[in-house]
Amino acid sequence: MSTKLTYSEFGELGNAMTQSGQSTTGQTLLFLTDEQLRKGTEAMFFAYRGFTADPDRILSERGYGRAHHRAVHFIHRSPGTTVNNLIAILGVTKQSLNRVLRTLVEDGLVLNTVGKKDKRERHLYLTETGTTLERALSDAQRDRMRAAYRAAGPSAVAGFRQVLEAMMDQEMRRHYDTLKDRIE
Amino acid sequence: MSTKLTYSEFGELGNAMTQSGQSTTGQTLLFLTDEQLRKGTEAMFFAYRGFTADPDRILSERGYGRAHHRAVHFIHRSPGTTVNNLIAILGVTKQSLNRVLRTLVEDGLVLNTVGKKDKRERHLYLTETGTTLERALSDAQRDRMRAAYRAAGPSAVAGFRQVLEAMMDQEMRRHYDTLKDRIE
DNA sequence: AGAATACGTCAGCTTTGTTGACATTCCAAG
DNA sequence: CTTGGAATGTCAACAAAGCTGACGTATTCT
Repeated sequence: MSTKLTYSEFGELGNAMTQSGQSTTGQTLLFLTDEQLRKGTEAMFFAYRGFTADPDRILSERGYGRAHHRAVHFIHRSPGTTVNNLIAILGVTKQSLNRVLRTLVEDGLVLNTVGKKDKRERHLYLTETGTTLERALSDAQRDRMRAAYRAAGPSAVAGFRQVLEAMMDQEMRRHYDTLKDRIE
Repeated sequence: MSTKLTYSEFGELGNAMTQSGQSTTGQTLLFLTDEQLRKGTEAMFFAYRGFTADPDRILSERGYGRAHHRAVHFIHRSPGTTVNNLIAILGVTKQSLNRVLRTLVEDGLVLNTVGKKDKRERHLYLTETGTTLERALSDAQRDRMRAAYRAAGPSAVAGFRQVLEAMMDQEMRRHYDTLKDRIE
């Protein structure tokens, strides 16, 4: 009840006020109606669908799912990463990841080497075939991202990234920031 | 092979070039490295997780899932929408939607009325309880979105929306644009 | 009258997540 | 050297949420 500020109550005023910032104080003021925020959540919803649509097509052709994509992506990003690392990044249980990882190893897309320093750990690498799939997937996904970036322009891209980064959990932000969560 | 432009090949130059646009032609030129685009896809991945985290907590407390959230959201957005409409927006099969909708009706969150003009259609409305849940969910989600918006600033928000909108499928863009896909 | 549409439902299958239990291997501390 | 705990893997059972296919009913359109 306290946050009942529908766009009808604000009328047309709301949209105009979104763009207005008070730069004198250094602290930017934003007046956000529920309607504007709803539009933002729906933008996320619909855009994420588009974002995954192209890779999903490729994956289903080869009998894989989105979980395989994520695993392949992050192994490609930081080769030699451990299973536990991957679990933390992906936010799934080891059982869930293991099922995906097992099929990828069986199919010869991922390599599984015992750690030299700590032999309990398994270090994960993409094979040739794995790299090929990763490239196909990321090419498809990047094409759309590139098109969106081009359509929106450079300053829009910067804003896009800023908002997304502010929307992450702090914990995930750490994974996002580190290029490599490497090994010894 | 043709798109093998890793960030190492571009070196430090890449990041600087992202921000540079040629505004003289009207057509903005963007030089995007694979690394920059990868950062964008990961931003989407991590941010979407944050985006759904808060509602997910509330939902699981009450024995619902993300699918229920989506249904409740879009019924709230356009009260009286039909089942077929919802199917088109959500991009799921009627069987899948039906399972969710059935529990919502049974639990008294959603109302199901026969269409006046076309009696084959069922129009969907939220009840009091349904509206209460919707508010709890969207409040949680909006809090994060609001915080992200405030942190990023007004121009970032505009860019955020622009990129997301460019990333949608055209078909979904239509649903996104129409405030109300109403009835007679 | 017959075709098409909107909806609901039954049955079965898949992916991807979850718990819980248990074994193995190994590191490190006592 | 023994032992506790960490890292990994695996088995089993289960749930959410998607899918296809088939069928039935009511209604509307042609």
